[in-house]
Amino acid sequence: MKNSTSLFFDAFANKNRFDILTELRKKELCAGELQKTLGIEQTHLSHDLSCLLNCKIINVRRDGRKRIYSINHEIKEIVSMIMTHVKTYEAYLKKCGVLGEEDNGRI
Amino acid sequence: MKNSTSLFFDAFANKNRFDILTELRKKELCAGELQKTLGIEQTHLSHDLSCLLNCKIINVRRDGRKRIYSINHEIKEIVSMIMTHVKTYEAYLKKCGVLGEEDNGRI
DNA sequence: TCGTTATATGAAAATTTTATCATATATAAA
DNA sequence: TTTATATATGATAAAATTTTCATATAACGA
Repeated sequence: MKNSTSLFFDAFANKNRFDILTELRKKELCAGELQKTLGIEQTHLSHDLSCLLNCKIINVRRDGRKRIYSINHEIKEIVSMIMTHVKTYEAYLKKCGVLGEEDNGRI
Repeated sequence: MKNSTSLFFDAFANKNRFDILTELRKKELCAGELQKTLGIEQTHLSHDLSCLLNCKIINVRRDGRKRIYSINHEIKEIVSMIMTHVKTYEAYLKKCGVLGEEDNGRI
């Protein structure tokens, strides 16, 4: 069993989930709006939203038949801090060769 | 291609790599000492160390035929902050059901 | 130089995660 | 009370990651 800190990072380590958070950092949105903005398939988005929700990284409230998602305030601060930090290491991260597809530098 | 922030989280989202960081947060260690402490197979550990090294999450220096690894200072602070935060959400993270194996609560 | 210790590398097997598909539920409007 | 819209769920297919295996390199001491 993974430890809870690894699980926490897992939630962010996924491009779609991180993209969701990037949008929700700007403003709260319903699933349909997120789908349009991010171009993710509906059921896939729904799975990722429920993951973020389970982990209390985002919150949800009802509005008619829509569900409005918003980011957890504390998380928002942590993510901001990390995003600033990552800028320094961006080039290294993209060339790691262990994580994800390696960036070969081509355009 | 993943964005660099996802890659950064990937580096931490792995149990072995996170365990390595947990040890290095206490004190610098060579590969052999890490292997003994964590019980990870040698080549596997070596792969994970090179990942963390590529991402500049840890540093290395030579001492004879040993290589001494230490954690990057800024990273150490970020990790501390997150570990504190995660404690609050621990129970939710372990029951997420999307991340890793689900914790069914049994003993 | 030769053997031994310490660590790294590359490829493949094993396992996990992510993405998709079919279908379900819940709410509102007609 | 039927239909349409919005979103969720569970199972499997597809893809990516982690682990292992075989082997390589590098430094030290005899």
